Amino acid sequence: MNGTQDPSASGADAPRRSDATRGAILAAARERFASDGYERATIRAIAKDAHIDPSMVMRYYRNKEGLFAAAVDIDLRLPDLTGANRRRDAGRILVEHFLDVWEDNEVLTALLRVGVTNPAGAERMQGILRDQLLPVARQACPDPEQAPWRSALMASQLLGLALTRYVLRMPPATGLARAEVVAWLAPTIQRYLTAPNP
Amino acid sequence: MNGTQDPSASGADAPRRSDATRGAILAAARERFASDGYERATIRAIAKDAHIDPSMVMRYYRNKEGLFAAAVDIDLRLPDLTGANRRRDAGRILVEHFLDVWEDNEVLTALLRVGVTNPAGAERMQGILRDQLLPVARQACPDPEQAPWRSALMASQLLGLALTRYVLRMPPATGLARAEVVAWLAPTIQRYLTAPNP
DNA sequence: GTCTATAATTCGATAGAC
DNA sequence: GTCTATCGAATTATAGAC
Repeated sequence: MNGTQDPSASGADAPRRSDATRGAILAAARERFASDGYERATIRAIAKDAHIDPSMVMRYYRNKEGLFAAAVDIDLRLPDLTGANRRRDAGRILVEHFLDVWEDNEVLTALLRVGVTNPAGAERMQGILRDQLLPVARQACPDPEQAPWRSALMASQLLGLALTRYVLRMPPATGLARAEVVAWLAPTIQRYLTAPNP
Repeated sequence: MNGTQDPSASGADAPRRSDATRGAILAAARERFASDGYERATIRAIAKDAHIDPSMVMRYYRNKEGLFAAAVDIDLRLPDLTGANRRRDAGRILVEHFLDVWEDNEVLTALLRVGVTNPAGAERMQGILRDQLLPVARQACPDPEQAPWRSALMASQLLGLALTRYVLRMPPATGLARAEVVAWLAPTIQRYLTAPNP
């Protein structure tokens, strides 16, 4: 899993020639998938953005599905929440981290846009949350056995924020200052993560 | 704005002949838009589901966009929250109402799926929330001037729940019992609606 | 009102020259 | 490695017979 940079590190294989082209394709693909969704993001348009021939995309990524899979391979790098101090501030830390990640990472917008329409995209989004948010919940919540549904509650609020603020771009949601969002959502996340069963 | 029933009431015009066909088309369109999204829901498939000819769809609704607009015209019928008792329970009432509406109404799933990809769909979803959730917030929140961003916070949690539970169908989110969802989310909504500025 | 036929695009994917 | 040309399929939308 790689971030948005450094195409030479995509996967465990040895670095290939002309990774510059591959990187340009992936960057263009992320933008198109993020803004248009899976169906409307055409290989032709992506290739045009990357200033290369459409057939190159097929050559490198086999088909559209392969291109998408490569474009949304991402590591959220969720912060470590072990330690009493950080566990107390887990809500604030998580909300701030999610705002950071979403604000300058179109990969997540693409993933959400596609996950809503495409079953494979939904599966991949679930996988990322399962592999990355679930362990965090296991770390910080009172009973590790409750981690699955506690992380589901957190996901509902965090993805809902992303949906209204970054995807639908609803005016009142985009108008909220970053600090206000943190102030209102941090207690919610903290409660979903650590509060006793109501 | 009509609900999912009674095609003869679609719009302010006089009832037309063969509203049965129109109703069948709208029902099929809602299902297809909900399950496939805007792009993949083809007029051909919708017509086939409704057991009519594809050209009839064009005749009745002009084009695909017109069909979608007619299919997602909906009234959420949010409950009245005036009165001290109901204002205290506003969070629980709203969460329960949203669960009711989402669980047997594929229109909202369709609207969310399309709103994420299609700008016109996003606009329509914003319109519904603005016209229906905002007044509720104005009724029940301490300062009516704060209603816009308070309703945005509520929308982020409620739409996030819908996203994870009904659209992405993430296992831990779908596994939560209705009562558990209400127990966890009601305090969140209540706080977003009535808590003083943090 | 209903259906057939088809126009006009557009897409993903392939084959092959250079 | 790169590009041209194109196939085959699918789509929205229209025109017109019955």
